[in-house]
Amino acid sequence: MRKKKSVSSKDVAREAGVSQATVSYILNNVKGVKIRPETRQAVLDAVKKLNYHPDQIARGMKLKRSMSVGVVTDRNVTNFYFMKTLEGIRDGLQAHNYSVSLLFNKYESIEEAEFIKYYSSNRIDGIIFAFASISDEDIEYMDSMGIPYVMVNTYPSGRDVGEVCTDHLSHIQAVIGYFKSQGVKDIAYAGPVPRRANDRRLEAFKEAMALHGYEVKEELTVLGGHDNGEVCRAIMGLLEDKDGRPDAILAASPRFGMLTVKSCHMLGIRIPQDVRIVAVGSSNFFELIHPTLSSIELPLYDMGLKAAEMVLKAIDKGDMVPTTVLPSEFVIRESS
Amino acid sequence: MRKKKSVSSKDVAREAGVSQATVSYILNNVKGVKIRPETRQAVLDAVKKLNYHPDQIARGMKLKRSMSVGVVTDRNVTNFYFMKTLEGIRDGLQAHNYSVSLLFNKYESIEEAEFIKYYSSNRIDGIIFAFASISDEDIEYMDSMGIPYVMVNTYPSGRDVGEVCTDHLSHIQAVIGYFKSQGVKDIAYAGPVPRRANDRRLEAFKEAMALHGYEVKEELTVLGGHDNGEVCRAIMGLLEDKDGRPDAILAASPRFGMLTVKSCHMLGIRIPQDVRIVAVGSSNFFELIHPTLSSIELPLYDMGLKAAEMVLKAIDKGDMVPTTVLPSEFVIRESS
DNA sequence: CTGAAAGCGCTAACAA
DNA sequence: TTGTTAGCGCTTTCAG
Repeated sequence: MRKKKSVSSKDVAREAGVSQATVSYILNNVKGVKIRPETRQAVLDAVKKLNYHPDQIARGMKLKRSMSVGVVTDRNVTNFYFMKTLEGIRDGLQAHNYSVSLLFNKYESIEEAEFIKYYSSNRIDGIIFAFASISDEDIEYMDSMGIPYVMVNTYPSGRDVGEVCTDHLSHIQAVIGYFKSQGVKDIAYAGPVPRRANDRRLEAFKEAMALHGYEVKEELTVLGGHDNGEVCRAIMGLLEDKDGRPDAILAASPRFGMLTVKSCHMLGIRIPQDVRIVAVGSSNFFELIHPTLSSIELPLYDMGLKAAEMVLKAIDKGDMVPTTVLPSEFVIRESS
Repeated sequence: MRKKKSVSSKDVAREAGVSQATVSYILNNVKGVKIRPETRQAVLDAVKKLNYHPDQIARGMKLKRSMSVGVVTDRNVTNFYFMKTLEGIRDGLQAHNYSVSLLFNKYESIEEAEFIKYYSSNRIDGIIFAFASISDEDIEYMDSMGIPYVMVNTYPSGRDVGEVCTDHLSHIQAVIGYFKSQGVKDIAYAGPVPRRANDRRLEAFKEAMALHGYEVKEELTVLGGHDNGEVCRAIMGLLEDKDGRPDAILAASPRFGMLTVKSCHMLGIRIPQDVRIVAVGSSNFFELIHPTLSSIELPLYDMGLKAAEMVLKAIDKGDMVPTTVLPSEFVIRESS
């Protein structure tokens, strides 16, 4: 079972009555080399007849290219974000005959990082970081090694690196504006405790509130952690306050969106009649609950596609591609 | 930027004052070759000093191995199932220095399939099909080519191929038994229209019902399609029938579980007081709704891990590994 | 326009 | 115990 027939370009050459070089020229469409039509046809026929597939390893050996890029992500990444982005990445790379090698972002020192080792040993030609936390030191290290890479993030890192992200935070203004147009009086915020300096969700909320003349009340701001139960209790705390109950809530992530809805269900509060809810982010579960959850949807697939394009350019040309911002979209469903 | 320092084993050999072969022997721990400790140390030092990483492409060229396996899935696969399985696959492969190359299952003729081309061109050494629909002809083709592969599926395909799946359907008995112990009178079934002959969910339900002395009523069986709205209407049809309303529902997939809960919410039916719900399958969203949804959880990570192990064995030894069935688990949450 | 030949970095006989 | 050497299959000067 372990043997391969292994038709090589030499076989094709012999079959077509030409030299190996000619086969290579034809198959790679090398420009600057003119091939007589009948020769080309003969070679193409031989290829088909022998079912020849160029050995990519041998090819890579010669070209110093593995024709694959590493996609690295944190282990605990939100599945949906990553998968959707990965689809885009995959399609973008596949169009250029590049493949995706999946790596996780876990290491002690950067030198020991899997993606570095993969790069050093020529298993990948470049790297796409998809929602992975990478330190400044790591970036410096990669820059010093001349490793082509691109980052995909929701929030711009603010660093001078090739990066694709989205403008979802700017849509918070539209959400607040929409709330206003619906006659909403008090708007609450529920989201995770900021863990990175560049997480500007709460600030964006505050700015949008100010813009539309709303007052941001401390007691209407929930910052929750990893425990779902705790988050629900905190949100229910908001809602049970008979006097100051908000009539709209901005949930800063899909998980917080779901938990906000859940909290309402637990208290028998009607959505959107009693309280309107909008979540920041995408999920395929927003349509599977009652009521369906309005949200700011991220262009995840396109972000992946763009990242693929950028990393290929970085690999080919060696130049860092400037940061790209792709547009998100405020999708109004039943909950708002 | 495009240049590499490219320390080769030759450099290491020179630095250590030995031959290339010796370096190779030491780094690959070739057995049957004894190396003097001081020589080994000298080489190891040189490796560290020069920061040498063996070129995996050159290595692959020699060994006829790419050290990576293709993971192929249908495009529209459930994200959660796939991602969780992929994690297991990745960890299993990574432990043997194999990497994951992500491929999609889309093609006209099998000869044109991406995974076949990848295999033929030596980009992957084997294939794991994760929840991908593969026809019998495709299997035959792969067998005839001697391609090492393994399939990961929820349902056993019943074909004589290396396969890892789970016994989740057998837990339906436990679910029905649990319903019975809670004094449930009428149990309904809600699930997708069977699209494959080997989808035995409904049969398993019927058998479990019979086993516990329940009658399977035609009017308490909902088979729905792709449209969420339609599915909800069908389920609500069940629930609105005042006389024959079921007091428990088995939802045959995560999506149907969510939609069943949603339907109850839309009608103001209490869970689990009025109707108990259990879903077949895993999802990280079951904890994010009210009430949390009971389910039969699949060992997705372990399935991936096992598949990795099996495909590596198939690659190494060339023999097909027998089908493995991993245990699922009935997890009782608030909805039942 | 096409062919001969060198060589990418590695492994594995075979020699020493 | 270690070194010499011959390729793996491909691309690519350089000749013809």
